[in-house]
Amino acid sequence: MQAIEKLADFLRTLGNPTRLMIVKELTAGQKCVGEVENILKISQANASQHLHILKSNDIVDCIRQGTTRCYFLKDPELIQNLLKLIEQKLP
Amino acid sequence: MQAIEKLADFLRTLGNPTRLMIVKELTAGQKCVGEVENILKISQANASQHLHILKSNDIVDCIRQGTTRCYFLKDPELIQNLLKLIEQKLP
DNA sequence: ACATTTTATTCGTATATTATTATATTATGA
DNA sequence: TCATAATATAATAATATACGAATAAAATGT
Repeated sequence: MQAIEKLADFLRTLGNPTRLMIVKELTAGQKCVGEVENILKISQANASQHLHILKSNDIVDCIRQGTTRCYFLKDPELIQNLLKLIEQKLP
Repeated sequence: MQAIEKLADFLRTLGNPTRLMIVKELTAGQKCVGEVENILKISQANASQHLHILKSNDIVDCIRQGTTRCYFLKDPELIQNLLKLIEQKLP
């Protein structure tokens, strides 16, 4: 795939309020699906769906821990620098 | 509007291949609609529409120059730093 | 093996996004 | 004023996305 497409995919994936909130939560450390569900007050299916999209786009990964699945940022520094950069400017 | 929504809007606006290419072109300097149209080989209407979306989201602005309209990045540094940051990481 | 807990998937529906086509607007020059 | 060039807008159709409801799958403990 073209580099520009990959870049656009990355940005579009983050360009959703729910996914952005998930990612922000994950900057504080890994969370399982149920935690994301409770913190953001979204349905279990929706949490799982968004996490799947984030995983498909290589933004998060997960490990099984017993019956739960812990999701975490694949590149926390990238995400944090990105958010810092934009948040400084936007408001 | 919530900060998170603004942030998501910003990212979603950039998260489209055509708009991303437009923005990349604009990092090299301002361009009028016809130039964008020719460089990216997209229709005039499409170029104008994408530029409108970029303008609505405060990513570009424009000035009239006779019968043409020159579009330019409102914050070139932000865009350049953003692209640099991501492109370094994204393989 | 069964029940429970946690997560994933499927499906339907509503909404959003995108590109195309056609038309309108705006400024300029003859 | 009229014609032209450049850009904007509107309407449409195709596709994508988001969410909820229901169901399935996977692992654990009894």
